[in-house]
This record gives sequence, structure tokens and C-alpha cells, in this order.
Amino acid sequence: MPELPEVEIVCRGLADAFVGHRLTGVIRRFNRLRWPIPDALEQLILGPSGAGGVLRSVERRSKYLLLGFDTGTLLIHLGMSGTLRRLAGGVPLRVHDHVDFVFGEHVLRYNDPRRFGAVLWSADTAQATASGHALFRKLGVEPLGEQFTGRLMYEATRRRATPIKQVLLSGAVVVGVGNIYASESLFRAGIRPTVAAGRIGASRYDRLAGSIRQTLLDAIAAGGSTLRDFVASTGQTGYFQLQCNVYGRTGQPCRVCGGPIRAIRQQQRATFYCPACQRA
DNA sequence: AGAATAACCTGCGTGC
DNA sequence: TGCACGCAGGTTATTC
Repeated sequence: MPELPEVEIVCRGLADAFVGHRLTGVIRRFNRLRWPIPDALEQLILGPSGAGGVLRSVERRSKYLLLGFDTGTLLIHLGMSGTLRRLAGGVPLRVHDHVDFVFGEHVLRYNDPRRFGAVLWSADTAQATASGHALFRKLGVEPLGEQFTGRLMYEATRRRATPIKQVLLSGAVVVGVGNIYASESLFRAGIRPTVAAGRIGASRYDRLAGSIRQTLLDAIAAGGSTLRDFVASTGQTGYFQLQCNVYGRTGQPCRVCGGPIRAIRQQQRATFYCPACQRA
């Protein structure tokens, strides 16, 4: 599944390919993703007169894509296994191709084998939705935004016994840090994933905030990560060459100290770290 | 309230 | 070859 960098890449790809283009149809083949796809989605997008449907903007909030139309905002989440591909008309269907958004000669095709993703509608415009939709109410700050600082993390975690890895994954403080980049960011910061969030001091949170930001920026620069089924919105299969330092490298030598990378489980999720480089 | 667990799904690799 | 099992990038609802 996509983490924030992958969603950001898709977001940019969508903006380049479809902003200013008019949606001419929605074809839905399977209705139940995480939630049901709203009834009459096509009419909602096109508006009562049927004259709407020009895509005005594409934004990202956390791992949600926000497609702004004059009538409201289409919200898309890719879950663990979702992809969006831009295809010419007439490309044969694959299994799990649940929704097509038709833009004239091209189609934006949503595929999601595990169906943890979502296609939703908000009557708000994109900007209002980003701050006001119920889905976004409890979310933390954007990791690439100015509000995200070590100080913020420090203040949000006082007296909290939860391991720092789980705090990162929860999205309540900062969003967009998924299972791969949580491990990678903590490695870069030299912090052990099991440490209680409340026991990390202000200066180490400064370092962690910088590590998170840089890890995500590096991944975006690399065009996403090396995830198996990530597909850029252009339809190009994305095997990008972001090299992980710890994720998936159990037993292999740490790229810094040469010692073996260790794997543990936290909240039923794999965590990877270097016991020597991440001592506390 | 914070924290831990279960649940939603399919696909793939592994080991018997 | 087949089958059971565990695991996978996320998020929520439920429980204590």
C-alpha cells in the first residue's frame, strides 16, 4: 500500500494529467470498498444541470486524495493495495478494477484487491474538506508542513507510555508515516521503536522530526518506494529505487555499523531496527 | 481519556 | 500438486 510519498506521487500525477479536464462518466463495478461508494456519484460530480464535472484541483491530506470539482470533492484512499492508473479508453479490465472515472478519451481506473480503500464524496470544496470533513477531524499535522516540529511531538507525548513507533503510526500527532517509513525514520534518528514516547526529550524529537521529513522527502524524490504493486497514475509500474536501511532487512548487516538488523512485532505490525545504532 | 485488540479483504510465499 | 498458515504498505470500531 502506498504511504505518504506514494500518495503524493499519485497526487502530482493526477494533477498533471487531469486538472482542467471534464469528467464524462463514472463506471462502478464493485460498490463495497471500506465503505459503500455513494449512490449517484456521477450526478453529484456533474451537478443538477449535468454541466459540471471539470476537475479543478488535486490535493492530498494525509493519505487521502482530494479531487476538487465545482460541486464538491471526491475523496479517494488507496488503503493497503489500491492503485490509480491513467489509461487510454478500451484497455481490458483486470480483476479488482472497481471504478472507472472517465475523462473523455482517458480513464482513471481504481483497482484495489483488498478493498481497504475508499471512494467518497463531500459536498464541500477541496479546501474546506481538508480541514472540516469528519475523516480528517482527528488527524495530526502534515509531516511536510510548517506546523510539524519536534516541539509539537514533544508536547503531544508527555506522560505517554506508548512506544514511539505506535505513536507515529497512529496519525494522531503527525500523519502519513506508515509502517515502512516509521521504521526508517526511527533508524535515521537513532531512536529505538519500543521506547515510550513520553521518555523522549525535546532535542531527540527535533532530530526525529527532521528524520521523518527527510525520509519522506527522499522517498518522494525517488518517485515512491519499491512496493510491489504500487503503480503511478500514469500506469507506469513503479519500482523505484529507494533503498531501505532497516525495513525488510532482518538479519542483514546495518549499513552504518554492520551489525544485524532485528525484526520485532508491535501491535501486530513488523518493526525493524538496528540494536546497535538505536540504543534508546 | 489512553491503550490494546479485532476486524475489514485478497494474494502470495512457505512449509508440510 | 494441494492445502494450511502467516504475512502484507491502513484505518476503523470495539473493548477494557
